[in-house]
Amino acid sequence: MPDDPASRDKRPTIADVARRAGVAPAIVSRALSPVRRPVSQEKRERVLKAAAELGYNQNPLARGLATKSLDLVAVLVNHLNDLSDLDLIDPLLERIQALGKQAVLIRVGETRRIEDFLRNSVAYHVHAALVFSDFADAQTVRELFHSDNVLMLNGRADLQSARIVVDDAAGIAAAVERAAAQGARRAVLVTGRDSSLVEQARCGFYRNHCAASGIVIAREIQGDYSYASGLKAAAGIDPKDVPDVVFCTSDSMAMGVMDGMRPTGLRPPQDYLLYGFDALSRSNFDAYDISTIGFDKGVLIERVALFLKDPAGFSARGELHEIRTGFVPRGTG
Amino acid sequence: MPDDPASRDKRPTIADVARRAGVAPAIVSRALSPVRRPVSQEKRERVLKAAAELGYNQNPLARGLATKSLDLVAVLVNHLNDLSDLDLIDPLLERIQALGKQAVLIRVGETRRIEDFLRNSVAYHVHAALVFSDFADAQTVRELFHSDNVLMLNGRADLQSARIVVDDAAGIAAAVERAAAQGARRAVLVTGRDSSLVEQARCGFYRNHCAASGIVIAREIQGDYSYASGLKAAAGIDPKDVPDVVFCTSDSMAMGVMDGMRPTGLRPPQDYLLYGFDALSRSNFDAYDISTIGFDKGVLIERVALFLKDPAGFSARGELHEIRTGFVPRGTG
DNA sequence: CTGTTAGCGCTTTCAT
DNA sequence: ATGAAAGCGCTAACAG
Repeated sequence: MPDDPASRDKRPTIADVARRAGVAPAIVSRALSPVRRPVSQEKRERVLKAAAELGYNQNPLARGLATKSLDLVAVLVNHLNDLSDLDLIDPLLERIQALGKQAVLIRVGETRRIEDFLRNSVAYHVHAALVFSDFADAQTVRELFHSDNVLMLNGRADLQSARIVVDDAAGIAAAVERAAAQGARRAVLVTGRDSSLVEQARCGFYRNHCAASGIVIAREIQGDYSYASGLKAAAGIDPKDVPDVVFCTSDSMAMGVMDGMRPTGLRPPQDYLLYGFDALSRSNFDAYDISTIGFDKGVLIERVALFLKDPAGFSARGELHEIRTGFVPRGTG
Repeated sequence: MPDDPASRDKRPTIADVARRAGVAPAIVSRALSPVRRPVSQEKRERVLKAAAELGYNQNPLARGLATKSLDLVAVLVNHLNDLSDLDLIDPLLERIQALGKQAVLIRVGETRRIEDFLRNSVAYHVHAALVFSDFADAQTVRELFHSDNVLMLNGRADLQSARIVVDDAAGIAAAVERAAAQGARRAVLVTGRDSSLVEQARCGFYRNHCAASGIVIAREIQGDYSYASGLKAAAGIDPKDVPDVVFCTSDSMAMGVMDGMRPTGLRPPQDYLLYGFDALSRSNFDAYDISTIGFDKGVLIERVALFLKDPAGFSARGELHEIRTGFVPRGTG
């Protein structure tokens, strides 16, 4: 008593649809293709109807095997433990999904064996890779993904790689000027891990602009971007010798500094100016009302979307894809 | 002048390795298989050597097509905008990767068309799906992923689905008792979105245990788990008529309540008891020192790992996989 | 425009 | 233990 062959226990394939619509499998493939391929209007309709009736869905693995690509976007981050990570990653995921793609989130962490990990993984065949983590340079990443569809957002792009460059200098210049205009002369700079190129560049900008504005950086305290490290930094500041201004390279650290200074009775902006970095937009941060440096995350995400829609054209058009940071004045300076 | 056929521009395939090792492709497949398959020691070595020399890597798509599975784990969340999300997702990602798998993070958000989105995606073929989002019940998710390897962590499991149940009751009972023991009689309950089954259950526990302990819930204020909504809740509390205790169903809201009450000069635990929920472990939160309810995230993650290693055996062994919350006493009550 | 024919790279019978 | 061969489901190339 043979069952309908197509309904055994497996999902319908393109062959089932073809049979039902009375056309060749290739016609089905064309009719269902997202890009316009030559199919007569009549057959297209028959195919669509049959597919709907059968509840047909494409098998992305088979398609991927045939076309050597997958609707998967690899997102490489160091980790996910900061408010600023959320601030960016959550809307980014949403945008990627809106493009009909899915994100494989790869947490590079401290591991140096990430390359071995990636080598046998599907990530190897992704449509594109977005590299936020500074774990590798452009060349390595291209080899790793065997693809040129790599967007470098970590400051380690080379000449042939697509990249979005965030110009931290503009925002830092504005913040330093602002502090100088309010009479600041002595500063403390609270930094993150200095293994990051981006961070090194930021610190350089602070040093240069401070020097140019007549502000002495009396002390640099190294943190790790976290609230806790901001707290610790505050503990390292002598209440009897408070600097005019504290620059932090993350908003979380600025929050920590602010809370850490509170017991001394010192408050920004009266007793010292306080500037964060990241321009966190989430409600978790709004309450702190700390002046900050940053760029519009939405702009960055739209650029990324542009890249995902046409990776090859992204760089080809010769645009620079630079995003400028700005100073975001809030309550602390 | 023919090029070495295997080095054109494509990566070596199993056929290349077979040729070089002087064996059949099937032997290569077996020799490289993670599970032990019959291959003579001698050929196995030849294959391994050839593979290494060629820098051979498996094509996961081809393997997936043949075996109908993929080393990909779908992680379904509502969104990623809370500290408590980070607290769980970051170490979870790390653990999944340690298992040699990769995580496709699917942000369900508010969208109701997520099912259409998933239907043609690779997520359809994942090794397993971890469902944190309460967007769908077990049956729907099984159909969506065409797989029984679904782990429900959203309280919507049915009899045949694998699940990890977090017993919120124990922790809530302990917290309420603690408040009662300190003489609390009137409470305010600050809740999250009540569309979630988990949240509804939590609120029920608070009500029951309060009733049992002689605590009247004078008021319930609905928030959305965020810091901001905690702030707003605090604004809704009359400083002249402060409750003995404020229970919040998230730590972020408790932070908000605490900060929101600060201007009135009222401080926990002297002026009111304050209890959060989630037992955030990150440094962002430690500074707040708010008593809270929660469980050890590490325990949950190890359970998930257990599931990923053997999805079928997970439920089969008849274990309950319940994780108990506890009360975490800190500074506010 | 349409259908047939080859693969994509791997795993898996099934003889040997 | 081994190898030949048949797929997995789809797309691309090529004739018609």
